[in-house]
Amino acid sequence: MRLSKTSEYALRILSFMINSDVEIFSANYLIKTLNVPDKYLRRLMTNLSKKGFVKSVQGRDGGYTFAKNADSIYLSDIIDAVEGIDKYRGCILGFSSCSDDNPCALHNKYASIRDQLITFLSTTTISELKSNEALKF
Amino acid sequence: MRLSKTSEYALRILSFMINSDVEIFSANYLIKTLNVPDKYLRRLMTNLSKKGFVKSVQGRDGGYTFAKNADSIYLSDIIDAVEGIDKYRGCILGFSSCSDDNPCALHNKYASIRDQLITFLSTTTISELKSNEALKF
DNA sequence: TTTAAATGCTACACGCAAGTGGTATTTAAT
DNA sequence: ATTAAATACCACTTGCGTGTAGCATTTAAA
Repeated sequence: MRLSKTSEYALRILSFMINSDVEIFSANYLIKTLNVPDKYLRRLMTNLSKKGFVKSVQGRDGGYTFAKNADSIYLSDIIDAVEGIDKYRGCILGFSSCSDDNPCALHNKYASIRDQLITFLSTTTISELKSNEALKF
Repeated sequence: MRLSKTSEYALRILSFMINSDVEIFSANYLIKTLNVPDKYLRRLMTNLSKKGFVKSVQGRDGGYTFAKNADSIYLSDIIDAVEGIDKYRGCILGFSSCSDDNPCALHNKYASIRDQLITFLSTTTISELKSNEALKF
């Protein structure tokens, strides 16, 4: 799997936010803490806010908070919003006709692993990322 | 998951070759059969030949054959030769310090799936790709 | 109302994977 | 020797994910 850098950033940020009891997170704070490039993070958060995952507060003392309950946000939702998740569903050899009924030579072993990943991503919520461990970069 | 296009091509080609009893495969034949761009396939096969996986025969009636027994070529060998495989080993959130001892919030569930993939790729050989199914593109 | 601290937007730059074009080289058949 | 069928090489182009720069806008506090 190898998520895109952007998905990686997004999940890193949201996982950090859910593990911190700060009420609002400024871009600068996230940038410094999580090692994400300045303008890139801002653009990403603006996108996530347009998609309804976070809420952005403009102006002085502004920043980002969750827009909805983190236990209703699945990892796959974020990945799909940020880079699209369908590409993770395809045949490892790129055969468009490959399926359970018409498997390529790698399908049987590969599909099971791939499906575990998809299932993991689409059943795990952001709030399940609460952890005792302090993640520092 | 989500190999590079180049790895995908490489595995597609080798898996086709092992499933066919042709003695030598011309670039043109592979290109037409497997839907890989002309010059791109040639360059790829030249690389695989320099790495010792296939043998290229120049001149009239030339083409490509396996340079060594396909049961000594692991999928991970090809992927590593073509795009490098280390990137598939990293933390899903990009934390370089993430490990079993110092896990990120996703590590425990993710690492197991990722390791299954790595294990699959590094224990499966090209000759195991022999299949009854005719793979056509 | 001015200032400072924040996000939003648009356009551009960079790097690398993917793909293309043209020519050179090799080799078997005639 | 000549020709035709094949691979090899080199440089260029394209597309896209990633990253950067500058200015505009919003808003709370003084």
